[in-house]
Amino acid sequence: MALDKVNNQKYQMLTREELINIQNNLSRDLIITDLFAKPIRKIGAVDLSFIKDHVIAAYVCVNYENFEIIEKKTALTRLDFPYWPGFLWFREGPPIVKIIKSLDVLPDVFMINAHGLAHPRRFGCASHVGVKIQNPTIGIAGSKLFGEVIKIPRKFGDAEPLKSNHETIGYIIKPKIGQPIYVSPGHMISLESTVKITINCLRNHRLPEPLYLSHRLAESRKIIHSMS
DNA sequence: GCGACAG
DNA sequence: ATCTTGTCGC
Repeated sequence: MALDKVNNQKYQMLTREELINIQNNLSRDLIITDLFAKPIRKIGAVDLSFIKDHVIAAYVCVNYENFEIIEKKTALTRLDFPYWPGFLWFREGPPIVKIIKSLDVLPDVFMINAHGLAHPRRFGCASHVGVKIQNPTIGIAGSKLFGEVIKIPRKFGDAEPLKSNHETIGYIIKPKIGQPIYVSPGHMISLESTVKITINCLRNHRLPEPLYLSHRLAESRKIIHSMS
């Protein structure tokens, strides 16, 4: 296989089988244990908004103690791969990695708006980003992609496991507002810490605060771009 | 063939 | 994700 083309991010040239090979090969480097600095001081989040064939990546870093904003950043990137369930990395990974690599200071953990372990090959976009940048990531999604729901959490802060072959691959967590969210380890973090950190970041929105803030930043940048 | 299907 | 006004609920 032409690895040079893969590194050039010409993913659209590859077959489904080749894309799966990329995921399976890289997933051998996945680490599902806590490898981040404790106690956590800074937590960052990346979310995207879309304008036709371009994507705005927004990064927000907050103080883990009081959620005060430490840093904000956005970047515009051209899209070259379609949305395809199970292959989100090939569309959203490049812009996410691009903005993270532009940072001078990294947070202790990144929150990514995607699944991590809770993926058909246990290597969702949040995990793929983590392995690529070699930093801790948590995957947080608004709906399920893969896994067996045992029970739906009903009360704020409740967490129910998401399973696959009797193994827990993520958790379903009930926020104060709205439907439950699906969380799973991205990279360099355990299931337990994934759940604990997510619940700690839940405030008065459906998404945990860092992701909520980056989502709003991405949306606000979109309005500015459409005017200029 | 049918249903499921992150953003 | 996105197209979209007023409207229901916390």
